[in-house]
Amino acid sequence: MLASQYYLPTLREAPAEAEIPSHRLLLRGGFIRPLSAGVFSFLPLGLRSLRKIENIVREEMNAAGALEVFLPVLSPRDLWERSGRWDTFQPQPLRVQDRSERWFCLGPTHEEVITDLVAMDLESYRELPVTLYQIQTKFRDEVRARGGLIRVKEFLMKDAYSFGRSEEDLDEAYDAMYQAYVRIFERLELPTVIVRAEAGSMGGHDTREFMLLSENGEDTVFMCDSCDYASNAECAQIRPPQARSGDKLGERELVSTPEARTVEQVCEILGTTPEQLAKTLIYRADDRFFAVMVRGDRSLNEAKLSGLLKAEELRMANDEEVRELTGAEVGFAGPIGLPDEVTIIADHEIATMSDFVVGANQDDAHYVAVDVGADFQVAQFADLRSAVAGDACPVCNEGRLTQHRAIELAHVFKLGAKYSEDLGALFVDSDGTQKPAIMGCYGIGVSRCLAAIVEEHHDENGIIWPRAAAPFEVVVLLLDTKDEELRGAAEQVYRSLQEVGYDTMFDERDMSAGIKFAEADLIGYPARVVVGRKTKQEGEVEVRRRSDAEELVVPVAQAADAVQTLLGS
RNA sequence: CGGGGCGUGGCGCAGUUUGGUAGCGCGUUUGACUGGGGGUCAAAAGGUCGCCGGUUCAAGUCCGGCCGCCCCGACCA
Repeated sequence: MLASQYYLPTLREAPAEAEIPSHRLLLRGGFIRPLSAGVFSFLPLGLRSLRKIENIVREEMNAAGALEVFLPVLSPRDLWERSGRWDTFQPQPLRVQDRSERWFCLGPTHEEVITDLVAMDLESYRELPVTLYQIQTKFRDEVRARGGLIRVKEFLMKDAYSFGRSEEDLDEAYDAMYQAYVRIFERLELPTVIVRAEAGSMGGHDTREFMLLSENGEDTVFMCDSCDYASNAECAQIRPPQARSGDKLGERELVSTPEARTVEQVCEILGTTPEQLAKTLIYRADDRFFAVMVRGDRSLNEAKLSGLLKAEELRMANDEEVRELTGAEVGFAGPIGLPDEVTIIADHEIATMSDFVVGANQDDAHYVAVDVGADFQVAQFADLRSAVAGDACPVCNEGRLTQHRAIELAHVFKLGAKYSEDLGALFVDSDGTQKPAIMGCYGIGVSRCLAAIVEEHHDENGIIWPRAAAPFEVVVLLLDTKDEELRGAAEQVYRSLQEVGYDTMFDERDMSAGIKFAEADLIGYPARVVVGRKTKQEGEVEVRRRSDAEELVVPVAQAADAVQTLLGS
């Protein structure tokens, strides 16, 4: 490709709105342009990289036995009513109406569509297992787009769905996808960490996320510093601590705490610390009420609570319900003297506390020197709080959890029969009975991977593309365009690289050398061949690797060999 | 949705406090020189100051409303 005929709108300075490296460099290098918040166009360079990533994903999917399909973006409302997700999917799907005012959504994911498709054709267990996938634009009406391509409203995703006869089929398909993902991220040079995760809107179990540790990620993961335990913060488990031994020390006492509704206010009045206080949160799970206790400095993990209670709908009780149940304004709830209809459950840590502070279920009052057992009973202890850095590893004995920011690149789930039951993807098994297909689903954010690669591979001068994702693998810089002898040498180098099969950019533009060097670094070609002074004098070119500046000086005729030496064949 | 910031040639910014001819750097165009790290000189083009309304002799600047963008939070495959 001749640079003079290419679309290379590089920017010397990044637009003010871009903060994180991938956003800044992709804009500056002329890979993407913004259209609206969280909506981007891909320019020729950006599209080339995107396609390379996409093709790696495609190759590995095919190698794993998955079959490519292409499903509609427009998805009729009826389908989503049948799965129950028209109103519940988060974030709410982007909705549109056709001329006769029928509702559609722009697919945020495709469980419904693929299951409906398979439901039409599936008859016998002999057709199973099968895994279908597609690479397509997805739409999500994100509450807040951010970070360039990291979180957007419209993005390229690879989504695969496996249909099997049994849990065993599912395990096999899941494992095949999991291994394919490991290979994909190896090829993209993205050192991912695989963490346990929540299923969220998708439903399912055994969910794992492939995370790239990065300051600019928006997920938080915990990793054990001793074993290989790793988990998304949303579901990091906590090892139950040793329960308190010994007897009650002090006598419970009612104290006045006017207007002290928060942990901080109570501590200030009583001159104590949040660790000596237990928060009591009133929750409503369907028609039941629970008083949920965690230590004052901890935060309750609603996902854990939800998992424990197995409720359809879980929410904090509203002000009115709290007043009715506790007899006090919000902020003074406690475990002592609650009506029987409120079940008390507590985080394990509560069992380790003694002589602590709780709300008194009276306005402007708390109890001090309270103890479990002596002053109130707990129906159930469970792991309910969110993990924090330094917590003991829930798996091994030695480790502590360390906290990291991360970018979620991929997610695998076991879905089971939910969608196949809702949408009728049934088959007749060998025993003659009809059964729902057992499903799994597996997604990779392809355009997010593009940003992640840049986050992971860049320096102060620009991007350092891994060869597999580079828009062009090599750039040839002709420094003096007026010199016919040099031009001839550069053309020879360019042709020899093309013959070997390298994607090559030939920068023969009439520009100063400085600009060409700076742009080559910014765009991040893995290898660079310079035709200039040394070529004129010695008949040699300089071949340099972007990643570590390793350089070979060779005769013009050996330029392609040198590139091969530096990049590998 | 809550909090904060921003909106002035393509990009980065000044000017708004105190209303009075719209500026700077980079980029762009033309010419010349130059040709190893965003080079030099000269000339030039390019702006309804986000939009609508109001105040005023006069609004980029003051007032009201709206729109857009970014960041933090909440939320989230």
